[in-house]
Amino acid sequence: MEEKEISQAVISRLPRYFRYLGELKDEGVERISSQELSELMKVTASQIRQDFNNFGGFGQQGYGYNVEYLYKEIGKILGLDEKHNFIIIGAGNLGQALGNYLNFERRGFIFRGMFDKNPALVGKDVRGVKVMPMEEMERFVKENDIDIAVLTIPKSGAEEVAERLVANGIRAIWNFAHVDLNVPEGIQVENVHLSDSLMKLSYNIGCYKREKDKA
Amino acid sequence: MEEKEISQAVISRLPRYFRYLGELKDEGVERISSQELSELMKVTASQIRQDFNNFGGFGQQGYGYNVEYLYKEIGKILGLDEKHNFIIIGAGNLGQALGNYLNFERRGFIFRGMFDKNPALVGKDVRGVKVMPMEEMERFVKENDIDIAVLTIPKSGAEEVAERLVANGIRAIWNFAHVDLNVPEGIQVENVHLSDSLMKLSYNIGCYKREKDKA
DNA sequence: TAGATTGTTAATCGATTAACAATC
DNA sequence: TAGATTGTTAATCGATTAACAATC
Repeated sequence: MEEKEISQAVISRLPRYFRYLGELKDEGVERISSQELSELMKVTASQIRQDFNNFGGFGQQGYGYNVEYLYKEIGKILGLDEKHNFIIIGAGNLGQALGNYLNFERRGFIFRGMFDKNPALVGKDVRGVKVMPMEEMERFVKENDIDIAVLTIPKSGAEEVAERLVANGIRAIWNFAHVDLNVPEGIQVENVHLSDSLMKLSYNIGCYKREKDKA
Repeated sequence: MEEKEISQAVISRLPRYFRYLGELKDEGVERISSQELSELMKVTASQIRQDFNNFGGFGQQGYGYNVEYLYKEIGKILGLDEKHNFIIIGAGNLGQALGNYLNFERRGFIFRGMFDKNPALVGKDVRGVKVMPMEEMERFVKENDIDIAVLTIPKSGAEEVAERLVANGIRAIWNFAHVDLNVPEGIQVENVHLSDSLMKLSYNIGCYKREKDKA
């Protein structure tokens, strides 16, 4: 079967579809048309149908989409039907916040370990997980089938840690360090650059102010 | 002067340019051509020149771009030359993490106040800022020239809090709640949906595994 | 002046939207 | 069957890349 590559633009929209469909499901809504969904989500019905059809036909002509079925299918596409073990590197505020976030567990992301180079933090308990020293990271990754490493460390140490993780078989890095990681092909990196996001907000504030000043 | 609207695609790239130029500046690099920058950042030189030219000519033919000048100009475009007062609503782990993040201060984002509905958290000190009860939020926003509210509360309360903030003159919301906020025109919202980001990562892991299985 | 590199126009590519035939 | 709504093709729009004239 010839499979076309799905664009990242489409992938980026899937979690949002998943969220809306989950809410509809919880409200007991059984079916929905692309038209109704488009009004709810403020995107075009055309885009919704195109997006879903990248993965095959989930709907039925004259009926629309079955909410529960579509929800489940998108979940599968996103890999939420599988378990992913993750560790957090960096037990600072942000690392702890992510470790404590229970919703990840619901989606199959299991918090397995936490590491920090600061001896004062080693031994600290975060939701049942004890912070370990950095030296134990490699062994732990190999022995515990860890897929994802969450990097909540300063940018200075990030590249080196990423290399060590990759060398020990990590599959994906969720990167909160403010640096672009260089990893080999096949290792997935998803960046969350918070200050970039804040700067965008700052731009748009200024932008609106300029608009208003003109008027 | 007829001003063309700058696309969000361009805006999204500005913080990354800003970061690279800051690093070059710190390394003492004086000038750089779009070609060199393109190799460093792994984007096309053409895109770099197009992006910068949205805001007017920052370079010089035959020379390239002056790093320090370009860095400053992009900073100005992003509004980093101005001070922005912000408050954080929700004093949980994530809120505290953001409150403690010193780098925001460097960019002109000043942490002024923190609010939580949980009485057990009220009075707690986060980097010199005492957590206040939610009832004081409106007054505080009005009296302290607050531009930005950071929402680190559960989705259930987010919409109501956003409305109260908007009613009291907030200009922008940095939204970490997993919900799409409905705000009037002119109020800027920047969403950080962490679980969306994690799902994208999850998709890409699965995607690569499928690729490999086929081969 | 010659060489380098920008600023900018034109060409291409990809993503979004519109339209409609297929079909439930 | 008639009506509704998908799946899919075609048209449009916007963003990226290539090319080159302008100019330092």
